[in-house]
Amino acid sequence: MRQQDWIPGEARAAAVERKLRAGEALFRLGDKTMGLWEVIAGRVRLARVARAGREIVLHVAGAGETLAEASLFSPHYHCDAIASTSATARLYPKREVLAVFERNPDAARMFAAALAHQVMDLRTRIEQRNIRSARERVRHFLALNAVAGGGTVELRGTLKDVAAEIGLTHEAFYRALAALERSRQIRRSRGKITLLNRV
Amino acid sequence: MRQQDWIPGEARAAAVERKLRAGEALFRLGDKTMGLWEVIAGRVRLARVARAGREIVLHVAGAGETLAEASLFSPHYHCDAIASTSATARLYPKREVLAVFERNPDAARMFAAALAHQVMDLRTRIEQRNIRSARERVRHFLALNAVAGGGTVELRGTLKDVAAEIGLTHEAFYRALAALERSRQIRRSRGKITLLNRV
DNA sequence: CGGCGTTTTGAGAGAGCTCAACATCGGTGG
DNA sequence: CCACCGATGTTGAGCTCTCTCAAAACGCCG
Repeated sequence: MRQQDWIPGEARAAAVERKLRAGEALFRLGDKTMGLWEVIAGRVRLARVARAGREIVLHVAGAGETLAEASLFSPHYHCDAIASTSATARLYPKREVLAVFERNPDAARMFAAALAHQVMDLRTRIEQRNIRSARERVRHFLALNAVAGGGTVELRGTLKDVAAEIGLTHEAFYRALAALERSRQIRRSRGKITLLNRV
Repeated sequence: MRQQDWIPGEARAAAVERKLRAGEALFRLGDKTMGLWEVIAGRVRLARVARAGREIVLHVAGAGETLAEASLFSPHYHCDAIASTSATARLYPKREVLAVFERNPDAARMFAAALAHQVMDLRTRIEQRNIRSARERVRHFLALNAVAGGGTVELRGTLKDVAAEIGLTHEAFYRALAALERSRQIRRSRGKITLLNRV
């Protein structure tokens, strides 16, 4: 989801950027919540430290993703946010965001709508992960993303990126694509994949 | 998440129950949105029908889960909802829910907070699915759920249920538990699992 | 042309899935 | 109280499929 869609302009105006080196913390569990973060570049992981020092990763956010939406409604952060690479993040101050929601119900509604949409999207991705077979998973992904394009999927990023997105090694992904193409279930052409009407 | 937590009382008063036989549709893609559904019993799947008649499952909701939160903000449903078993669902009419949000910002905020929380939760589950090793995945699950109980996890439902929840066959789950117990990383006692301080 | 990242294909191993058998437990009815 | 039954829990063996490690072709850019 593009965050720009729902972060209200007033809050965006108040945003502050911060640069991080790999390993540096954006915030830590228990810190007072400053607001909502958007990752501009690099990767930031959300994690908790379990007993015995083990780290439990909750999520890894890449460029364009937001972090800690729930922190808007909580006084303290519930986990650590640590840069996995050198990274840039943008803070939308909680006070401003909430103030906008208060005086502008439409903004609040758009926020809720965006979250609801994200819930849908995440559930779909979980469903996808339940599919073990690489070929089936790829088909699921393609069918899902072809809805708009009349059977054609425009790939965002490289095939490697897509492979990571759907939770396959790039080798497995290439092989699945090759197999689907051999059996004439798809056709490929630089950056695009077309689903053929069969099976 | 317990839906009762955030569905406003006024909206709950207006709720309507509906019973479904397996295979019957709760709603279909393109139908005018009536509101938000909660599954009371049985299982309901959200799916789209792709070209060539294949069904793409987006999500399977069990008892206690809500369906179609996003429909509150959309005039039409974006997928089909079909009972996988005989099922009961409860409708919270869109008009009432939105009206409550309109005149009660607190309710709206609780709704947004609940959604934000759900987003967190789902992301965590996706992260979990990225862990291939059964043993590691089980450890991740346990560490995650033990946070509250000081190292002890109270299992909701049967071990089979838990296995399904974390995306393992029950056999693999049993074996992983047995292995963790053998290596003294956990201790088990009817319905509870205790994480031991090691590794 | 040289270097780097993506794309592609090959071979092997490991791990989870599947199928199967059996144990255990709780409930039901004789 | 005991036999029966179904569902959960448990363990075994084999197989399939993906992951991992490797190597090479390809494309792009300086």
